[in-house]
Amino acid sequence: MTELSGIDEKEITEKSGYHHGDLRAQLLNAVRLLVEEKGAENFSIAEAARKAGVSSAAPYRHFKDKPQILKALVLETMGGMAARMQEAIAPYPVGSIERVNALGACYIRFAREHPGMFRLVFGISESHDGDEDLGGRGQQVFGIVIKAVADYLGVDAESEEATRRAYMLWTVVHGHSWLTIDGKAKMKGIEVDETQFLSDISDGLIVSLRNQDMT
Amino acid sequence: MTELSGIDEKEITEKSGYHHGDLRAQLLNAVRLLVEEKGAENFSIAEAARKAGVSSAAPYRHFKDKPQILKALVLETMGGMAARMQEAIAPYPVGSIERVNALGACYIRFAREHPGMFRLVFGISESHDGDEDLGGRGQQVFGIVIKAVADYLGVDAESEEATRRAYMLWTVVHGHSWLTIDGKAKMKGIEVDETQFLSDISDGLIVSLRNQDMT
DNA sequence: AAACATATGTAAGTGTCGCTTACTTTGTCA
DNA sequence: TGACAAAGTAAGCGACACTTACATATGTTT
Repeated sequence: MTELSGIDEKEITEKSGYHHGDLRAQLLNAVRLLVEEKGAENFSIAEAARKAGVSSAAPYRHFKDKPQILKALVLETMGGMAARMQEAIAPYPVGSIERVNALGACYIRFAREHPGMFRLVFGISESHDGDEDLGGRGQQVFGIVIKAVADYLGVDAESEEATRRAYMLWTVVHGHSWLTIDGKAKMKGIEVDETQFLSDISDGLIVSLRNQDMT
Repeated sequence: MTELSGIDEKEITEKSGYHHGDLRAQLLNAVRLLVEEKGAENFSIAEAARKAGVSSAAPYRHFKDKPQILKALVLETMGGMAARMQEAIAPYPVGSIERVNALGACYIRFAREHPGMFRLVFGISESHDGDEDLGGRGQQVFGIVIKAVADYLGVDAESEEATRRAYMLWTVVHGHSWLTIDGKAKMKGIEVDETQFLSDISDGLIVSLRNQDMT
Protein backbone atom coordinates (compact mmCIF):
# COMPACT_ATOMS: atom_id res chain seq x y z
CA MET A 1 0.00 0.00 0.00
CA THR A 2 2.66 2.42 0.99
CA GLU A 3 4.71 3.41 -1.98
CA LEU A 4 7.99 5.16 -2.17
CA SER A 5 6.57 8.23 -3.78
CA GLY A 6 5.63 10.89 -1.32
CA ILE A 7 2.04 11.53 -2.10
CA ASP A 8 -0.25 8.62 -2.48
CA GLU A 9 -3.78 7.90 -1.62
CA LYS A 10 -4.32 6.69 1.87
CA GLU A 11 -7.89 6.48 2.85
CA ILE A 12 -9.16 8.44 5.75
CA THR A 13 -10.88 6.03 8.04
CA GLU A 14 -13.25 7.28 10.65
CA LYS A 15 -12.37 6.24 14.13
CA SER A 16 -13.95 3.07 15.39
CA GLY A 17 -14.02 3.71 19.12
CA TYR A 18 -13.21 6.44 21.54
CA HIS A 19 -9.59 6.28 20.62
CA HIS A 20 -8.73 6.73 17.02
CA GLY A 21 -5.55 4.74 16.85
CA ASP A 22 -3.88 6.52 13.98
CA LEU A 23 -5.01 10.08 14.31
CA ARG A 24 -1.70 11.77 13.70
CA ALA A 25 -1.20 10.22 10.30
CA GLN A 26 -4.83 10.61 9.35
CA LEU A 27 -4.74 14.26 10.26
CA LEU A 28 -1.74 14.87 8.08
CA ASN A 29 -3.55 13.10 5.33
CA ALA A 30 -6.66 15.18 5.76
CA VAL A 31 -4.64 18.37 5.83
CA ARG A 32 -2.88 17.39 2.65
CA LEU A 33 -6.14 16.77 0.88
CA LEU A 34 -7.49 20.10 2.07
CA VAL A 35 -4.35 21.96 1.07
CA GLU A 36 -4.61 20.50 -2.39
CA GLU A 37 -8.29 21.25 -2.58
CA LYS A 38 -8.57 24.71 -1.07
CA GLY A 39 -5.06 26.06 -1.12
CA ALA A 40 -2.40 26.27 1.52
CA GLU A 41 -3.87 29.32 3.20
CA ASN A 42 -7.55 28.51 3.06
CA PHE A 43 -7.80 25.38 5.09
CA SER A 44 -8.57 24.93 8.75
CA ILE A 45 -7.47 22.49 11.36
CA ALA A 46 -11.08 22.25 12.40
CA GLU A 47 -12.07 20.95 9.01
CA ALA A 48 -9.24 18.45 8.96
CA ALA A 49 -10.43 17.19 12.34
CA ARG A 50 -13.95 16.90 11.04
CA LYS A 51 -12.65 14.97 8.07
CA ALA A 52 -10.91 12.56 10.39
CA GLY A 53 -14.04 12.20 12.48
CA VAL A 54 -12.73 13.71 15.69
CA SER A 55 -13.41 16.83 17.70
CA SER A 56 -11.71 20.08 16.83
CA ALA A 57 -9.56 19.87 19.94
CA ALA A 58 -8.14 16.45 19.19
CA PRO A 59 -5.41 17.62 16.81
CA TYR A 60 -3.75 19.49 19.64
CA ARG A 61 -2.94 16.20 21.34
CA HIS A 62 -0.61 15.46 18.45
CA PHE A 63 0.58 18.87 17.32
CA LYS A 64 1.42 21.98 19.24
CA ASP A 65 -0.25 24.34 16.80
CA LYS A 66 -1.09 24.92 13.17
CA PRO A 67 2.45 25.71 12.03
CA GLN A 68 3.62 22.46 13.59
CA ILE A 69 1.10 20.49 11.58
CA LEU A 70 2.20 22.21 8.43
CA LYS A 71 5.83 21.62 9.23
CA ALA A 72 5.21 17.92 9.69
CA LEU A 73 3.42 17.80 6.38
CA VAL A 74 6.17 19.73 4.64
CA LEU A 75 8.79 17.38 6.02
CA GLU A 76 6.87 14.39 4.76
CA THR A 77 6.44 16.02 1.38
CA MET A 78 10.08 16.92 0.98
CA GLY A 79 11.04 13.39 1.79
CA GLY A 80 8.69 12.27 -0.93
CA MET A 81 10.21 14.70 -3.36
CA ALA A 82 13.66 13.35 -2.70
CA ALA A 83 12.40 9.85 -3.31
CA ARG A 84 10.67 10.87 -6.53
CA MET A 85 13.83 12.51 -7.75
CA GLN A 86 15.88 9.44 -7.05
CA GLU A 87 13.41 7.40 -9.05
CA ALA A 88 13.46 9.92 -11.86
CA ILE A 89 17.18 9.70 -12.48
CA ALA A 90 17.41 5.95 -12.07
CA PRO A 91 16.88 5.09 -15.76
CA TYR A 92 19.74 7.29 -16.95
CA PRO A 93 23.45 6.62 -16.68
CA VAL A 94 25.48 8.46 -14.09
CA GLY A 95 27.17 11.48 -15.61
CA SER A 96 24.66 11.97 -18.41
CA ILE A 97 22.94 15.27 -19.02
CA GLU A 98 19.66 13.38 -19.19
CA ARG A 99 20.04 12.72 -15.51
CA VAL A 100 20.19 16.44 -14.84
CA ASN A 101 17.23 17.17 -17.09
CA ALA A 102 15.20 14.40 -15.50
CA LEU A 103 15.57 16.08 -12.14
CA GLY A 104 14.24 19.32 -13.49
CA ALA A 105 11.33 17.58 -15.17
CA CYS A 106 10.55 15.76 -11.95
CA TYR A 107 10.53 18.95 -9.91
CA ILE A 108 8.24 20.72 -12.33
CA ARG A 109 5.95 17.75 -12.56
CA PHE A 110 5.55 17.78 -8.82
CA ALA A 111 4.61 21.44 -8.84
CA ARG A 112 2.09 20.89 -11.58
CA GLU A 113 0.53 17.85 -9.98
CA HIS A 114 0.50 19.23 -6.46
CA PRO A 115 0.40 23.01 -6.67
CA GLY A 116 -1.13 23.33 -3.23
CA MET A 117 1.65 21.36 -1.61
CA PHE A 118 4.25 23.17 -3.66
CA ARG A 119 2.91 26.47 -2.36
CA LEU A 120 2.90 25.12 1.13
CA VAL A 121 6.46 23.90 0.94
CA PHE A 122 7.95 26.95 -0.71
CA GLY A 123 5.56 29.77 -0.14
CA ILE A 124 4.45 29.68 3.46
CA SER A 125 7.86 29.25 5.04
CA GLU A 126 7.29 32.38 7.07
CA SER A 127 6.44 30.20 9.99
CA HIS A 128 9.45 27.95 9.80
CA ASP A 129 12.20 29.61 7.83
CA GLY A 130 14.94 29.08 10.38
CA ASP A 131 14.07 25.48 10.96
CA GLU A 132 16.77 22.83 11.17
CA ASP A 133 14.79 19.81 10.09
CA LEU A 134 13.44 21.56 7.04
CA GLY A 135 16.84 22.89 6.15
CA GLY A 136 18.20 19.37 6.32
CA ARG A 137 15.55 18.03 4.02
CA GLY A 138 16.20 20.89 1.65
CA GLN A 139 19.87 20.02 1.61
CA GLN A 140 18.99 16.43 0.87
CA VAL A 141 16.95 17.41 -2.18
CA PHE A 142 19.44 19.96 -3.43
CA GLY A 143 22.24 17.48 -2.88
CA ILE A 144 20.73 15.22 -5.50
CA VAL A 145 20.89 18.01 -8.03
CA ILE A 146 24.44 18.94 -7.09
CA LYS A 147 25.57 15.38 -7.53
CA ALA A 148 23.98 15.00 -10.94
CA VAL A 149 25.58 18.22 -12.10
CA ALA A 150 28.95 17.34 -10.63
CA ASP A 151 28.86 13.91 -12.23
CA TYR A 152 28.11 15.45 -15.59
CA LEU A 153 30.78 18.09 -15.28
CA GLY A 154 33.24 15.58 -13.95
CA VAL A 155 34.03 17.65 -10.92
CA ASP A 156 33.79 16.95 -7.23
CA ALA A 157 30.34 17.29 -5.73
CA GLU A 158 31.83 19.45 -3.00
CA SER A 159 33.31 21.87 -5.49
CA GLU A 160 32.02 25.38 -5.64
CA GLU A 161 31.50 25.12 -9.36
CA ALA A 162 29.11 22.22 -9.00
CA THR A 163 27.14 24.02 -6.32
CA ARG A 164 27.00 27.22 -8.33
CA ARG A 165 25.80 25.54 -11.48
CA ALA A 166 23.34 23.34 -9.68
CA TYR A 167 21.92 26.40 -7.99
CA MET A 168 21.44 28.10 -11.33
CA LEU A 169 19.48 25.13 -12.55
CA TRP A 170 17.46 25.09 -9.37
CA THR A 171 16.46 28.71 -9.77
CA VAL A 172 15.26 28.11 -13.32
CA VAL A 173 13.25 25.08 -12.45
CA HIS A 174 11.91 26.61 -9.27
CA GLY A 175 10.95 29.83 -11.02
CA HIS A 176 9.30 28.01 -13.88
CA SER A 177 7.37 25.89 -11.43
CA TRP A 178 6.07 28.96 -9.64
CA LEU A 179 5.15 30.81 -12.79
CA THR A 180 3.40 27.74 -14.11
CA ILE A 181 1.19 27.16 -11.11
CA ASP A 182 0.52 30.87 -10.86
CA GLY A 183 -0.76 30.75 -14.39
CA LYS A 184 1.65 33.50 -15.33
CA ALA A 185 3.50 31.24 -17.71
CA LYS A 186 0.68 31.06 -20.19
CA MET A 187 -0.25 34.70 -20.13
CA LYS A 188 0.68 35.68 -23.60
CA GLY A 189 0.78 32.17 -24.82
CA ILE A 190 4.26 31.31 -23.73
CA GLU A 191 3.50 27.75 -24.59
CA VAL A 192 6.59 26.24 -23.11
CA ASP A 193 7.72 22.97 -24.55
CA GLU A 194 9.07 21.69 -21.30
CA THR A 195 11.54 19.15 -22.63
CA GLN A 196 12.91 21.71 -25.01
CA PHE A 197 12.99 24.30 -22.27
CA LEU A 198 14.95 22.09 -19.91
CA SER A 199 17.49 21.07 -22.48
CA ASP A 200 17.93 24.66 -23.64
CA ILE A 201 18.57 25.62 -20.06
CA SER A 202 21.04 22.90 -19.30
CA ASP A 203 22.70 23.59 -22.64
CA GLY A 204 23.21 27.22 -21.73
CA LEU A 205 24.14 26.77 -18.12
CA ILE A 206 25.86 23.40 -17.89
CA VAL A 207 26.75 21.81 -21.20
CA SER A 208 28.40 24.92 -22.58
CA LEU A 209 30.55 25.04 -19.47
CA ARG A 210 31.90 21.54 -19.98
CA ASN A 211 32.56 22.02 -23.65
CA GLN A 212 34.40 25.23 -23.03
CA ASP A 213 36.51 23.71 -20.28
CA MET A 214 37.60 20.95 -22.57
CA THR A 215 38.84 23.19 -25.32
CA MET B 1 -7.86 69.38 9.03
CA THR B 2 -6.25 68.84 12.37
CA GLU B 3 -3.11 66.74 12.34
CA LEU B 4 -1.89 65.56 15.66
CA SER B 5 1.71 65.09 14.70
CA GLY B 6 4.15 66.61 12.35
CA ILE B 7 4.59 63.32 10.58
CA ASP B 8 4.96 63.33 6.87
CA GLU B 9 2.40 62.99 4.17
CA LYS B 10 2.76 59.28 3.53
CA GLU B 11 2.18 58.39 7.15
CA ILE B 12 -1.11 57.08 8.28
CA THR B 13 -3.11 59.95 9.62
CA GLU B 14 -5.97 59.31 11.94
CA LYS B 15 -9.23 60.60 10.69
CA SER B 16 -10.09 64.13 11.71
CA GLY B 17 -13.86 63.91 11.79
CA TYR B 18 -16.59 61.43 11.21
CA HIS B 19 -15.56 61.05 7.64
CA HIS B 20 -12.02 60.08 6.99
CA GLY B 21 -11.53 61.63 3.62
CA ASP B 22 -8.83 59.35 2.32
CA LEU B 23 -9.63 56.02 3.81
CA ARG B 24 -9.16 53.88 0.75
CA ALA B 25 -5.58 54.94 0.21
CA GLN B 26 -4.78 54.86 3.90
CA LEU B 27 -6.13 51.37 4.18
CA LEU B 28 -3.98 50.14 1.35
CA ASN B 29 -1.08 51.78 3.07
CA ALA B 30 -1.86 50.13 6.38
CA VAL B 31 -2.28 46.76 4.72
CA ARG B 32 1.04 47.11 2.97
CA LEU B 33 2.79 47.88 6.23
CA LEU B 34 1.15 44.91 7.90
CA VAL B 35 1.97 42.59 5.04
CA GLU B 36 5.59 43.62 5.27
CA GLU B 37 5.60 43.29 9.02
CA LYS B 38 3.65 40.11 9.63
CA GLY B 39 3.64 38.37 6.30
CA ALA B 40 1.07 38.15 3.57
CA GLU B 41 -1.02 35.54 5.33
CA ASN B 42 -0.88 36.78 8.90
CA PHE B 43 -2.52 40.13 8.71
CA SER B 44 -6.11 41.10 9.26
CA ILE B 45 -8.35 43.71 7.79
CA ALA B 46 -9.46 44.51 11.29
CA GLU B 47 -5.95 45.47 12.28
CA ALA B 48 -5.51 47.60 9.20
CA ALA B 49 -8.73 49.40 10.08
CA ARG B 50 -7.49 49.93 13.62
CA LYS B 51 -4.28 51.31 12.22
CA ALA B 52 -6.23 53.78 10.14
CA GLY B 53 -8.28 54.77 13.16
CA VAL B 54 -11.55 53.49 11.87
CA SER B 55 -14.05 50.80 12.78
CA SER B 56 -13.59 47.26 11.51
CA ALA B 57 -16.60 47.59 9.23
CA ALA B 58 -15.40 50.72 7.47
CA PRO B 59 -13.10 48.96 4.97
CA TYR B 60 -16.11 47.28 3.42
CA ARG B 61 -17.35 50.64 2.19
CA HIS B 62 -14.33 50.73 -0.11
CA PHE B 63 -13.62 47.09 -0.86
CA LYS B 64 -15.92 44.17 -1.40
CA ASP B 65 -13.85 41.73 0.61
CA LYS B 66 -10.35 40.80 1.65
CA PRO B 67 -9.24 39.44 -1.72
CA GLN B 68 -10.32 42.71 -3.30
CA ILE B 69 -8.13 44.68 -0.96
CA LEU B 70 -5.20 42.45 -1.72
CA LYS B 71 -5.85 42.69 -5.42
CA ALA B 72 -5.82 46.48 -5.26
CA LEU B 73 -2.57 46.39 -3.36
CA VAL B 74 -1.03 43.94 -5.78
CA LEU B 75 -2.05 46.10 -8.73
CA GLU B 76 -0.45 49.11 -7.11
CA THR B 77 2.68 47.13 -6.37
CA MET B 78 3.04 45.76 -9.86
CA GLY B 79 2.72 49.25 -11.23
CA GLY B 80 5.49 50.28 -8.91
CA MET B 81 7.63 47.40 -10.07
CA ALA B 82 7.21 48.38 -13.68
CA ALA B 83 8.24 51.92 -12.82
CA ARG B 84 11.27 50.73 -10.88
CA MET B 85 12.33 48.57 -13.75
CA GLN B 86 12.07 51.43 -16.19
CA GLU B 87 14.27 53.49 -13.90
CA ALA B 88 16.73 50.65 -13.53
CA ILE B 89 17.44 50.34 -17.23
CA ALA B 90 17.51 54.05 -17.91
CA PRO B 91 21.27 54.52 -17.34
CA TYR B 92 22.25 51.87 -19.87
CA PRO B 93 22.14 52.10 -23.64
CA VAL B 94 19.38 50.36 -25.53
CA GLY B 95 20.56 47.01 -26.80
CA SER B 96 23.22 46.49 -24.14
CA ILE B 97 23.37 43.38 -22.03
CA GLU B 98 23.69 45.61 -18.99
CA ARG B 99 20.14 46.66 -19.57
CA VAL B 100 19.02 43.06 -19.32
CA ASN B 101 21.07 42.44 -16.23
CA ALA B 102 19.82 45.59 -14.59
CA LEU B 103 16.28 44.31 -14.89
CA GLY B 104 17.18 41.11 -13.12
CA ALA B 105 18.98 42.97 -10.38
CA CYS B 106 16.01 45.25 -9.93
CA TYR B 107 13.59 42.37 -9.64
CA ILE B 108 15.71 40.60 -7.08
CA ARG B 109 16.27 43.78 -5.12
CA PHE B 110 12.54 44.25 -4.88
CA ALA B 111 12.07 40.75 -3.52
CA ARG B 112 14.82 41.26 -0.99
CA GLU B 113 13.56 44.63 0.19
CA HIS B 114 9.89 43.70 0.20
CA PRO B 115 9.63 39.98 0.77
CA GLY B 116 6.14 40.29 2.19
CA MET B 117 4.85 42.08 -0.86
CA PHE B 118 6.70 39.72 -3.16
CA ARG B 119 4.98 36.80 -1.49
CA LEU B 120 1.68 38.57 -1.78
CA VAL B 121 2.11 39.31 -5.45
CA PHE B 122 3.39 35.91 -6.51
CA GLY B 123 2.42 33.49 -3.81
CA ILE B 124 -1.16 34.16 -2.86
CA SER B 125 -2.59 34.34 -6.34
CA GLU B 126 -5.05 31.62 -5.47
CA SER B 127 -7.67 34.26 -5.02
CA HIS B 128 -7.09 36.07 -8.28
CA ASP B 129 -5.31 33.83 -10.72
CA GLY B 130 -7.69 34.32 -13.60
CA ASP B 131 -7.85 38.05 -13.19
CA GLU B 132 -7.67 40.34 -16.19
CA ASP B 133 -6.26 43.45 -14.55
CA LEU B 134 -3.49 41.52 -12.88
CA GLY B 135 -2.70 39.67 -16.06
CA GLY B 136 -2.39 42.98 -17.83
CA ARG B 137 0.00 44.35 -15.28
CA GLY B 138 2.01 41.17 -15.49
CA GLN B 139 2.24 41.56 -19.24
CA GLN B 140 3.40 45.11 -18.75
CA VAL B 141 6.26 44.03 -16.50
CA PHE B 142 7.23 41.06 -18.61
CA GLY B 143 7.06 43.23 -21.70
CA ILE B 144 9.91 45.32 -20.38
CA VAL B 145 12.08 42.24 -20.10
CA ILE B 146 11.12 41.00 -23.54
CA LYS B 147 12.02 44.34 -25.07
CA ALA B 148 15.42 44.49 -23.42
CA VAL B 149 16.21 40.98 -24.56
CA ALA B 150 14.93 41.61 -28.08
CA ASP B 151 16.96 44.81 -28.31
CA TYR B 152 20.08 43.00 -27.26
CA LEU B 153 19.53 40.11 -29.63
CA GLY B 154 18.57 42.45 -32.42
CA VAL B 155 15.32 40.67 -33.07
CA ASP B 156 11.75 41.80 -33.05
CA ALA B 157 10.09 42.08 -29.65
CA GLU B 158 7.19 40.07 -30.98
CA SER B 159 9.40 37.23 -32.08
CA GLU B 160 9.07 33.93 -30.38
CA GLU B 161 12.80 33.78 -29.74
CA ALA B 162 12.73 36.97 -27.72
CA THR B 163 9.81 35.77 -25.66
CA ARG B 164 11.39 32.39 -25.08
CA ARG B 165 14.71 33.80 -23.95
CA ALA B 166 13.11 36.49 -21.84
CA TYR B 167 11.03 33.85 -20.15
CA MET B 168 14.13 31.85 -19.35
CA LEU B 169 15.65 34.87 -17.69
CA TRP B 170 12.46 35.52 -15.82
CA THR B 171 12.39 32.02 -14.40
CA VAL B 172 15.95 32.34 -13.14
CA VAL B 173 15.41 35.68 -11.53
CA HIS B 174 12.04 34.71 -10.14
CA GLY B 175 13.35 31.46 -8.74
CA HIS B 176 16.37 33.10 -7.20
CA SER B 177 14.15 35.72 -5.61
CA TRP B 178 11.97 33.08 -4.04
CA LEU B 179 14.83 30.98 -2.80
CA THR B 180 16.48 34.06 -1.37
CA ILE B 181 13.52 35.27 0.62
CA ASP B 182 12.82 31.71 1.72
CA GLY B 183 16.30 31.59 3.13
CA LYS B 184 16.95 28.46 1.09
CA ALA B 185 19.64 30.17 -0.92
CA LYS B 186 22.05 30.41 1.97
CA MET B 187 21.53 26.94 3.31
CA LYS B 188 24.87 25.43 2.67
CA GLY B 189 26.52 28.74 2.15
CA ILE B 190 25.61 29.27 -1.43
CA GLU B 191 26.89 32.77 -1.08
CA VAL B 192 25.68 34.07 -4.37
CA ASP B 193 27.55 36.99 -5.82
CA GLU B 194 24.53 38.47 -7.44
CA THR B 195 26.20 40.51 -10.13
CA GLN B 196 28.28 37.53 -11.10
CA PHE B 197 25.24 35.31 -10.97
CA LEU B 198 23.23 37.53 -13.27
CA SER B 199 25.95 37.93 -15.82
CA ASP B 200 26.67 34.19 -15.78
CA ILE B 201 23.04 33.60 -16.45
CA SER B 202 22.68 36.06 -19.26
CA ASP B 203 25.95 34.79 -20.69
CA GLY B 204 24.62 31.27 -20.79
CA LEU B 205 21.09 32.02 -21.92
CA ILE B 206 21.32 35.14 -24.03
CA VAL B 207 24.82 36.21 -24.97
CA SER B 208 25.84 32.78 -26.21
CA LEU B 209 22.81 32.80 -28.42
CA ARG B 210 23.80 36.00 -30.18
CA ASN B 211 27.38 34.97 -30.63
CA GLN B 212 26.53 31.73 -32.29
CA ASP B 213 24.65 31.23 -35.52
CA MET B 214 21.34 32.94 -35.15
CA THR B 215 19.33 31.47 -37.99
C1' DA C 1 -7.93 -8.54 39.07
C1' DA C 2 -7.28 -3.81 41.18
C1' DA C 3 -5.05 0.38 40.99
C1' DC C 4 -2.66 3.70 39.06
C1' DA C 5 -0.29 6.61 35.48
C1' DT C 6 -0.47 8.04 31.01
C1' DA C 7 -2.11 8.72 26.42
C1' DT C 8 -5.77 10.35 23.88
C1' DG C 9 -10.25 11.71 23.28
C1' DT C 10 -14.49 15.38 24.32
C1' DA C 11 -17.21 19.67 25.67
C1' DA C 12 -17.28 24.20 26.54
C1' DG C 13 -15.33 28.62 26.40
C1' DT C 14 -12.23 32.80 24.95
C1' DG C 15 -10.71 36.15 21.79
C1' DT C 16 -10.17 37.33 16.96
C1' DC C 17 -11.56 37.57 12.40
C1' DG C 18 -14.39 38.20 7.99
C1' DC C 19 -18.39 40.01 6.82
C1' DT C 20 -23.47 41.64 7.21
C1' DT C 21 -27.25 44.45 8.82
C1' DA C 22 -29.35 48.37 10.59
C1' DC C 23 -28.60 52.76 11.88
C1' DT C 24 -26.13 57.55 12.05
C1' DT C 25 -23.51 61.33 10.41
C1' DT C 26 -21.98 64.31 6.81
C1' DG C 27 -21.48 66.78 2.39
C1' DT C 28 -23.89 68.01 -1.97
C1' DC C 29 -27.10 70.07 -4.71
C1' DA C 30 -31.82 70.87 -6.50
C1' DT D 1 -33.91 73.89 3.32
C1' DG D 2 -34.50 69.29 2.64
C1' DA D 3 -33.71 64.99 0.19
C1' DC D 4 -30.27 61.88 -1.05
C1' DA D 5 -26.07 59.46 -1.48
C1' DA D 6 -21.63 58.58 0.50
C1' DA D 7 -19.16 56.98 4.27
C1' DG D 8 -18.93 56.15 8.87
C1' DT D 9 -20.56 53.18 13.48
C1' DA D 10 -22.32 49.42 16.65
C1' DA D 11 -23.80 44.99 17.20
C1' DG D 12 -23.98 40.48 15.87
C1' DC D 13 -23.23 35.86 13.20
C1' DG D 14 -20.60 31.91 12.20
C1' DA D 15 -15.91 30.03 11.89
C1' DC D 16 -11.50 29.40 13.56
C1' DA D 17 -7.16 28.73 16.65
C1' DC D 18 -6.31 27.41 20.81
C1' DT D 19 -7.09 26.46 26.11
C1' DT D 20 -8.97 24.29 30.14
C1' DA D 21 -11.28 20.90 32.62
C1' DC D 22 -12.90 16.59 32.34
C1' DA D 23 -13.76 11.60 30.43
C1' DT D 24 -12.19 7.30 28.65
C1' DA D 25 -9.05 3.94 27.09
C1' DT D 26 -4.45 1.41 27.54
C1' DG D 27 -0.47 -0.55 29.77
C1' DT D 28 2.11 -1.67 33.88
C1' DT D 29 2.72 -2.96 38.49
C1' DT D 30 1.45 -5.53 42.17
